[in-house]
Amino acid sequence: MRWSDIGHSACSVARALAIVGDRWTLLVLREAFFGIRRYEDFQRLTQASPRIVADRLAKLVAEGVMEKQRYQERPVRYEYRLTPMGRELHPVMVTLSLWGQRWMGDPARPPVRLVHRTGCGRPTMPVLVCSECSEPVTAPDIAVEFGDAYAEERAALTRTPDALGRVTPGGSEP
Amino acid sequence: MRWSDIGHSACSVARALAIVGDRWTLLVLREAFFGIRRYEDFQRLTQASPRIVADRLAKLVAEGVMEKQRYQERPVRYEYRLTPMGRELHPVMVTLSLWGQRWMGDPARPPVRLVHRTGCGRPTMPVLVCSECSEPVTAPDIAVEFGDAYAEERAALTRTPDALGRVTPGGSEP
DNA sequence: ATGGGTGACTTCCCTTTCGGAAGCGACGTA
DNA sequence: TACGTCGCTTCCGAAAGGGAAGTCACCCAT
Repeated sequence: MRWSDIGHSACSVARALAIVGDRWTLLVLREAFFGIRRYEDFQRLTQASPRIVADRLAKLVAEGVMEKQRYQERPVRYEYRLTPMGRELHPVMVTLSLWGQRWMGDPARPPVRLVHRTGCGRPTMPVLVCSECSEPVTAPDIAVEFGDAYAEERAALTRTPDALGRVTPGGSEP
Repeated sequence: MRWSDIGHSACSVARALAIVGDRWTLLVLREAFFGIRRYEDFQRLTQASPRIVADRLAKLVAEGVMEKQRYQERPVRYEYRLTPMGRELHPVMVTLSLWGQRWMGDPARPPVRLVHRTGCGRPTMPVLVCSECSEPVTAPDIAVEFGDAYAEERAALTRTPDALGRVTPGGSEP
């Protein structure tokens, strides 16, 4: 199983991971959310090698998560910005960061503090709530129901490696 | 910069990524949230090779995200369950999944549907809200303030590669 | 006009890690 | 005794990663 294949899975987690499921990619995105836009700064602040940074930025642009814009003509210089698609990764970064602070950090000295700038103005630790009733939700509160396509894909995953292949090409329910 | 070093960063995102920032690891966790507990099922449903599954499960156990329990004595068999630390990754998985569905899926046929089982009972698409005022938050609503340690770490990241090294050993502000 | 600096990458080379196939060992069942 | 199941481990070739250096286009100061 290769990662190029996994992007074709029906699973939205798998598809998301095919794009952003890479450490360097996520560090680049972290910097993007901090407001970083220029290649040099991504490279410096992530401490990734130039190769990695160029590669990850190019992939993010290709996938539509970031866009490359000229910010100056002479000499030609570029900057990378989050697209709307990229900006909507914010909840992922926030929840990941909060998890890291909760379980791996010294609570007395958090590395970052989030402030609800446009709202109540207070330091905040955002919480996931139900879109329908606005109650906080945790793992046991939520039941997962598989859609038809994904249920089929999972059912096809028996011990025979070809089973998955037979589902993907056709893709329709008779 | 190697990944074993990045776990020592002050950044909570980096520390979190040092543990879960790997595609296979995240697929394993996806299955764990689906209720999968046994090695064989992780292997079958993620389509990862046995080596990868064994390795990732062992790492997750070592980090305290999952725990290995005997579920049967004769023959000895084990199962892997999420610890509280692991269960708190739920918001990360949910937001990642919703992002994947929003930007990569066919909205008419979502692979999974989340139902607010213990609450309103309706299909839900959880939303991040401010812990203080309960208003939904998106990227531009939130300002990020760096803590002292992390601000120092970032400031030390100049072009000279040794700069970071000089901060880490001391670690205190005079 | 020349030397240095900046920004955004590429190239090269070597080491580490990954992924797939196959094998193993303890046990249970027929 | 043979066969199947489960949970891994071993082996090896392929791919990715890291570091250092180089490139290219331009600007600026001397």
